[in-house]
Amino acid sequence: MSDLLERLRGRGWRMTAQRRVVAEVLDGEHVHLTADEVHARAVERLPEISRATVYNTLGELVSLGEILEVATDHRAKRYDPNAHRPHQHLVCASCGAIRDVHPDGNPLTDLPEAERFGFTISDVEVTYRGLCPNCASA
Amino acid sequence: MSDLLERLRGRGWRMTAQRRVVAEVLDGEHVHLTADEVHARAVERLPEISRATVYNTLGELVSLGEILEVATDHRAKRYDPNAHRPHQHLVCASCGAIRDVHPDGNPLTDLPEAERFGFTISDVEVTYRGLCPNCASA
DNA sequence: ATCCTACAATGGACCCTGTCTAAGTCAAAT
DNA sequence: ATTTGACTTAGACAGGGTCCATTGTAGGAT
Repeated sequence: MSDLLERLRGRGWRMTAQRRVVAEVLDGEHVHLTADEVHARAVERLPEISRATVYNTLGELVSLGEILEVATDHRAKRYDPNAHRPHQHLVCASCGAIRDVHPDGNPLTDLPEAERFGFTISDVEVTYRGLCPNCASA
Repeated sequence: MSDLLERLRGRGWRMTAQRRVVAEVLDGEHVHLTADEVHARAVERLPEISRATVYNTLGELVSLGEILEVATDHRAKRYDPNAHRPHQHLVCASCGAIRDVHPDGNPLTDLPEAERFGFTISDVEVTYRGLCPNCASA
């Protein structure tokens, strides 16, 4: 079942009903929920859980490296539990659908030394935009 | 001086004091201001200019394709007058400094057909993150 | 089994970014 | 000089997110 919960327990993360629910909501593949969506789903299982707790918990999971924060649009951040395998995102410009994708090669190596300006680069984020099959045919 | 103003005039864009000031503030290389930063600089030259006008004007310039909207952090959008030459961004994770960069190759071609899920891809945005020389040595 | 205490949860105020609206102003065509 | 539709304004509003003082509780110590 929940790999995420296992890992968190193993790391000595203090477990509470709220944290468990948040972790459970996030568990799975191709999950890209906003904080408020996570909250809405968490409330179904634990009606008293507060928005602040969801935000706090998400922030911690991000710090722990267990989930990723992705900014695919200019609106709410989304949280991606697929932090294990590096990947990028493909976003429909019309309906906002999001897919995890795996481009060939490593985009990091595409940036020549002369274009690094002395920066120590540690990460690269790639977002492909276009129309999903549904929206393209509409 | 202002290429941007020239082009806008040539396109029959109705010129007002406010629009001129916004265009002037944005003119230049490696400019990546937020809307409120644009407003702050515009106010120095034209004290009565309103926030709404700055937002409206920026939105129009984006629609006209004269400036780009970039989301390098999870906070305010930034506006990049360098809409002529395709480029990507390099961002310091510590101080937020931004540089325009030009990676080798075309990231669009790095996404294999099997990873496109029927999407019609029209654009790709790449953000490199790391530490700038200043922040790395601190 | 109970007690303690550091850590977690709560909810409501607050902030930042951005949008909208109704009313007033102005560029530029006539 | 007049006209008029486009532009500007101030301020209200909304969404997303953070902060904080208070209350609650997990889990180690006894």
